[in-house]
Amino acid sequence: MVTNIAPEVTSQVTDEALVQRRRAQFVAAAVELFSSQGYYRTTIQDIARKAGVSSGLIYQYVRDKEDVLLLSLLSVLDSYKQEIPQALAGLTDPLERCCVAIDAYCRVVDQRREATVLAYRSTKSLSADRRALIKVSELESNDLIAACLRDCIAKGVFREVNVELVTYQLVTFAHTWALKHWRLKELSTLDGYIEQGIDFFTQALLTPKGWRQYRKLLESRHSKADFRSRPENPAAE
Amino acid sequence: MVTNIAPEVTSQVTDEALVQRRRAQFVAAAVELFSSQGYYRTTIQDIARKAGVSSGLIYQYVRDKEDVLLLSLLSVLDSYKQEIPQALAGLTDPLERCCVAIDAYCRVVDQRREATVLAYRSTKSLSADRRALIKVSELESNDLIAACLRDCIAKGVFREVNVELVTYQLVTFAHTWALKHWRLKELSTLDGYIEQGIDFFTQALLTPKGWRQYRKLLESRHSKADFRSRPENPAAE
DNA sequence: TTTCTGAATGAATAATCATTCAGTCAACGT
DNA sequence: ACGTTGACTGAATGATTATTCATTCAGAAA
Repeated sequence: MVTNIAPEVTSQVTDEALVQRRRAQFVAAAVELFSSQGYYRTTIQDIARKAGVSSGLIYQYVRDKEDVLLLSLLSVLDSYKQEIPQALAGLTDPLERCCVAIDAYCRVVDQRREATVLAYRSTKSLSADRRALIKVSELESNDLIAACLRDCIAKGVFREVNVELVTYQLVTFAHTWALKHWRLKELSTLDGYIEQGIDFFTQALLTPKGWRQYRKLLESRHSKADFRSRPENPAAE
Repeated sequence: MVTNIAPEVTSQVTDEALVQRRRAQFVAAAVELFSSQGYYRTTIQDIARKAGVSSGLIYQYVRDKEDVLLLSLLSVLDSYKQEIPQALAGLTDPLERCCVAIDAYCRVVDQRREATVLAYRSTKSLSADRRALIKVSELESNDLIAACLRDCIAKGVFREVNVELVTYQLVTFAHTWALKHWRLKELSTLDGYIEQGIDFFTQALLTPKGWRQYRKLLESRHSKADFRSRPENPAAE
């Protein structure tokens, strides 16, 4: 039996819907425990206790402990792939899309700060084949950002740069908010962090033509560089 | 007994020089093993075997396994604090110093790629008090970069930005070469990565006055953005 | 009701390892 | 020579924990 979520992880249990529900339940408990105590310090018994089931039950839904880690990490990456397209929905201006994507990425990272750190901590604890699945998923979510960049370049808003390399800088910028939160939280708020980041990246990338659009974009927004509230939402005005 | 390297780590052995030598020996073995297998999968017996000593001996030089990890991580951070000032020695132009510092940072990271990843993987496996020592050391090495930035701003070469925040972007840029090497190595060489990074950061930071200096700096260099060979080294011409 | 299926339990198993410690050895001072 | 000191060894100890499996149990089917 195989779920559509993670085809590589097999389960003893036949009821597809139940598998989904149980795994989500285990992963929720596991992400919390792995994030706070780390993978190796967390026992299957811990996860079972937090999920309110017996330790043996988990082995009906995964092959081994590493499978639980794999599912946990995939769930974190999935939340990126969920939230960013959602934030972009309906937006067409390439520059705006790019700024909103960065903004959204930083905000998911902020919401799942511990889980983001977990991904950096624990991906290497996976076997090579399982790690490969993570890499694929990571590249997919990077493509959400890369597409925005390519669009801006095609429209002459950003200068010609190595898209993939700049994508990594953007992605890392978002991740850093989680990875170095112990220090960054003393230097800035999340909003301030995003604002200075977008300021920095636009400075580095905008063409003269892009600058004109950027200024227009800022005017159509409420405050300086706040990309949270959407223009079609006049309540926030 | 206390060494000057890590005052918090105590040793049974009295001979100060011996303590230094043995610890260096253990740390060399440990960094290699931790990097390739991870902290928890590496046993004290593994480290002892690789270092060519008995497992019991290690406990004459550290309190527990976590101490070995602490010393290992501190040694990685120390290599940053060694190499960057060394690369900057003799240089006075603020802009040049800034570029050279970034260049040097990326190159240490490249040399100690696995160890850099180890720092991200394993810092959280330390107890809070030991982790605090790492944080202090990290801030110290960040200051090497921050000082260069402040200098450039004071001289009007860079615009006024939040120095600490930009420092983190620079530092993270260097670390990313190690963290995402599995992908980046397919996108660029180290030299290319550094070049595009410096290009990117200067675009974001330079003032008009700074631009004039930057162009002059590039001309005095051999190829475009190669900050490796020093001008006082005519052999490379 | 009785039977059957498969989900769920949790005690038992089998390893794995950090840490200790009784004992060896070599160097040195007397 | 001989006793002392301190580095060093490595087998033994004691915990911890992933994984298994004999059982229980609830509900569907007959």
